[in-house]
Amino acid sequence: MKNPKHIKALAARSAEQQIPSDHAQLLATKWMSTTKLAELVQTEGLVYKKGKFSAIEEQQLRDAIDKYREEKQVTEEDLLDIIFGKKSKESTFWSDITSAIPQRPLIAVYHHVRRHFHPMAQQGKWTAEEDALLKQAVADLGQQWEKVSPRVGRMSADCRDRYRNHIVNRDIRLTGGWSRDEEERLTQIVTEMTVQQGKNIDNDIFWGKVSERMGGTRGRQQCRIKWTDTLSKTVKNDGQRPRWSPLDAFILVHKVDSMNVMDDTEIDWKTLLDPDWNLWSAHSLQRRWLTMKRSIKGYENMSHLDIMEILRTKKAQVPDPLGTGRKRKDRKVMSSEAIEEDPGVDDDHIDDS
DNA sequence: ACTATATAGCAGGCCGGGCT
DNA sequence: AGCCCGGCCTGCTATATAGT
Repeated sequence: MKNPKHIKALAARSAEQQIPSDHAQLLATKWMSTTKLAELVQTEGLVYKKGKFSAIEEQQLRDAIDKYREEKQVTEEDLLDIIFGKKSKESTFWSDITSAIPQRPLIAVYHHVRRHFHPMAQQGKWTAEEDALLKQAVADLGQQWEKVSPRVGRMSADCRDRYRNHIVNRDIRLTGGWSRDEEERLTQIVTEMTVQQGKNIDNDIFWGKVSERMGGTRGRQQCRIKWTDTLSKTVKNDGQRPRWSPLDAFILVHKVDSMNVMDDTEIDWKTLLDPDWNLWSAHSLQRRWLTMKRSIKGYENMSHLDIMEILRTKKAQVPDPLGTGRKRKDRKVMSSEAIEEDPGVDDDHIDDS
């Protein structure tokens, strides 16, 4: 409903191109658990898509649902019955709509649609009253989210998230800036839990545990964001905070370009990470991309390709990599100085045949 | 020095996957 | 089907920086 026209066009085009195959058939018709899927990946090289649904996929889903409703003459209420009721198993609804989205397993589409079409979905900010209702409901019922949900008027999953992220430890939770001491403790805890145990400092962190070890005064998300946005960069840069440079922007544009996607919601930002350019987290790169994109006038109605085209020319020059022209005398170390020559051309990415 | 713009830092809603 | 978990994504605001 809210997608711009160019997304709709892409969704339609991609639907036409779809090639039926054994695997596609399998994904769209069999209710396979994640374990089963993993097994098939091993045994017969099944490929399937994970992660957030892209704008194109969501459009394909909406189109498929509209088509189903039209063909079967299904009313609004009937549709909700099909999605949430018991008779869903008899209809071909789930298989039909899954077929419209290449490489997504049935179960993933099922979960996605059930969340999106839920009558209590996406209500925005929680009020103090809702928080109180939630707290009381959990006190009465325990963490049985399906029973808690109707008492609060929010989806079970949302109640659970709100509870664990904001209700638990609320009385001791700190907000606002981190003290020097907190920062050091967090760094200490993270390094202890990862490198000192031979694990990856960027991937193998259990934030719930970290929060616990911070004494519950900072939540798991606070810890995670603090680490990925600030502390990890500083640690990797020998204690100095790196600065985003024009060269970094240049590299980012070319990396995004090399992904060869039709829309930026298709990008898995983790795959942009590069050992030679490792100061920036996937999260910060994505945010950089967003701000770059928004700096273009009228970007809302432009396709990804149009935006790429403009950014490519705008950032075409490697802008004075050593920053000799800069005024500040004690210039902080630039994040990407490690990269010597020809940083943007970057033909070492995944070769697309 | 004054103002416009960019960025850092943070909060929190929202999501998908895996297990039972 | 329900539960738990790790993580993604975006908006807001105070502050820093660039432009005049």
